[in-house]
Amino acid sequence: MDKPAPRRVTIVDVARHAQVSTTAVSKVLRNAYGASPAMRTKVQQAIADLGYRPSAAARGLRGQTYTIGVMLPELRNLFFADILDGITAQLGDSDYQVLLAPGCNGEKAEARVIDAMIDRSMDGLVLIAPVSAKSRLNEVARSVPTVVVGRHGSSPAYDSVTDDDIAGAALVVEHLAGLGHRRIAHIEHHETDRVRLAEMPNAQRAHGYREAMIAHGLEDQIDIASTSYTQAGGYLGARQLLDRPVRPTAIFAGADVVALGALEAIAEAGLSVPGDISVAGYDNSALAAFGPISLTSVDQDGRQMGVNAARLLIDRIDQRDRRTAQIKLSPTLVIRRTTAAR
Amino acid sequence: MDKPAPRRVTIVDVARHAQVSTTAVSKVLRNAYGASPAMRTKVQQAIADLGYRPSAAARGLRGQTYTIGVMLPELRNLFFADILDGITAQLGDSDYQVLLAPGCNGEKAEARVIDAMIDRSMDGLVLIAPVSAKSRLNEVARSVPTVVVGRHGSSPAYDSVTDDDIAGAALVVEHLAGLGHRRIAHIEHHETDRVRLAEMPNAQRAHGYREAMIAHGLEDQIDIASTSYTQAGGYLGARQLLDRPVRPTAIFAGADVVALGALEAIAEAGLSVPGDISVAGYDNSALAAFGPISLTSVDQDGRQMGVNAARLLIDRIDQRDRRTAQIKLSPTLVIRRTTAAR
DNA sequence: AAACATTTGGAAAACGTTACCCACATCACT
DNA sequence: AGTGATGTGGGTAACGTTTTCCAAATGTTT
Repeated sequence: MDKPAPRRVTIVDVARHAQVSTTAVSKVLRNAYGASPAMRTKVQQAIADLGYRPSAAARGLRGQTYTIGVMLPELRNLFFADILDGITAQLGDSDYQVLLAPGCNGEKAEARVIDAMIDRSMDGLVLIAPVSAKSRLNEVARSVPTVVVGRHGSSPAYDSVTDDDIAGAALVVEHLAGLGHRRIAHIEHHETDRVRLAEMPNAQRAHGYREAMIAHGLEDQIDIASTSYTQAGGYLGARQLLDRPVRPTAIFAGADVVALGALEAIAEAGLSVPGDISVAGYDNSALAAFGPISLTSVDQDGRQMGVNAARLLIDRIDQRDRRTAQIKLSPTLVIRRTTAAR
Repeated sequence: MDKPAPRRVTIVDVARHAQVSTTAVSKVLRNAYGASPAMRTKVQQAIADLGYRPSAAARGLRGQTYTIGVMLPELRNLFFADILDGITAQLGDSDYQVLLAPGCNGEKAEARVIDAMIDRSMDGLVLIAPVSAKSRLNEVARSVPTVVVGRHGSSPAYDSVTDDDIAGAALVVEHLAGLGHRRIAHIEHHETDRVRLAEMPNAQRAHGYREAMIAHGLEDQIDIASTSYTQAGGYLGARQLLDRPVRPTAIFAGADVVALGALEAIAEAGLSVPGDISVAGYDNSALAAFGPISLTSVDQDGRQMGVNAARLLIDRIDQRDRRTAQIKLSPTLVIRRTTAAR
């Protein structure tokens, strides 16, 4: 009863059953040129009869593995999950299977995972918010079709999909300024690395904040607390800002979790939101939408980003030497109950 | 400058560089018997010199791929993320790489993903809360080492790791009864399938609820709203319960999201928690721990479940025909602010 | 010194596909 | 009929490993 699993059926079995050559079967499998309709149906019948499934390992040795690897820094981040949804939706009915590595935080884990994916002959890679050195990314992209999501800057080797973080920051400042706020502060994720300073979304948001403040004639009101994109970072940043001689009337947190920490600090200081201070976040995560919190936040269409990434990747797999493209999507502002006129 | 990526270095290159046979290199790679220490160091040096990395595709054709596949129904579920953490922590410093398929909800998607993993010659599979027919699971487990997580019942083919949902439900009932509650209602996930009724955690929780009520002499107070494990399901279930001639004084929701929906309905009805009604959830998700919510909930140590699953899997890969094991972990109750004496 | 066991290293055959050719048949046009 | 283009099918050599032998060298026991 507990039979030891029969040998897997191979292309040879199919060929024999259909009375054709293995070459013919392979052609049918790949929709390749050189197989008559009659032959196609015959082979397909045999495949169905035998329940044949191609071995990805064997395929990988010569051709494609029909596998797309996705690397993302953190599984718990819902925004990343949205991107993933977009990718899988776009690839859903293709022959490609998406596989992802569990959260790989930090350059080292990232390198390890990317190597693992290359070792497994994946046909293409989607790197979400990678922190690796740019040279490394270029190198990777040279050895396998790659799309980078959520990191600004262009490359000759990989395509990229980003959200316009500068525009997103501007949306927030504009909204708050429109409500009459002048002392609009920002909590950013501290960044030292030169390249990242230019390419990482957090840096872009801070940059966009500064530009927008200047554009609204609020240059002298620019006030940034430099902590990290975590709840603790938000708490700390807000504490710093609340201790200023003149308190800000609005805080633009670089991420929703940061805003959450800020809300905590504000409540602790006995102040009310949005009565005393308005707070806006970034990412429009489920957290922001959650009723009792109801945080004004910038929405990046993660799903759309994923869809675009998948499209670019498939394109590149088909045509490895086309020019690289950079897709930049526009964010929108979702206004909720944590921001109000002052 | 945009050089076209040099050919990958293979085992043959390493062998030549180290002046040994490819067999020797292979032996060193796998720590196999038949290689002297001197030869080991020589080969390892060559591997390092050339930056050689084995091709998983080629390996898969003969031996192992050193890849573990994880299937889980939903990426956004934080409990699943905990399990995954446990798996990767346990496998972190082994040679195995964990890859997972993005959320595969439903029997069809599940089948597709499992097939894809088998096609890719993965060395082992961890199936988290699978809904497939048991016969199918057995069949899968016969063709590749498999551990099933979060589904009760034993199999001759696969190992399983579960949390004791009956005990979890009992914890809740005991806690509430201890607070003086008698009218303790339950919101369950409606289940019709026979096998699932016995094996799925949701069914076990409802079962445990019933048993515990009886054990506390509250048999005549048993009251179950049968909806689904979603926020909407919780809302609906609570509405049903609140409409009863005699309202329950406590609601045990089968999952945290369900509790959230229930809280919504209760607030809408103008009742207070825990003043008028106590509410308890299940899973102790981040949502439950979140300050403003502070939901009493049953904690399953997902991480520990993952660790155990990974251990069992590696064991089975090493020794395919050992007896199957079932590991059952004990949940604990985390008491927060949504439950109080009546 | 003979007989046997163990260690060390390698040659060569898988593994299941795809890619690159070549052969033949058919067809259309001179 | 001859020439070339096109369609159809297959033979076979890769691809990069692991596995299964086997042989030689070395060590150990009689």
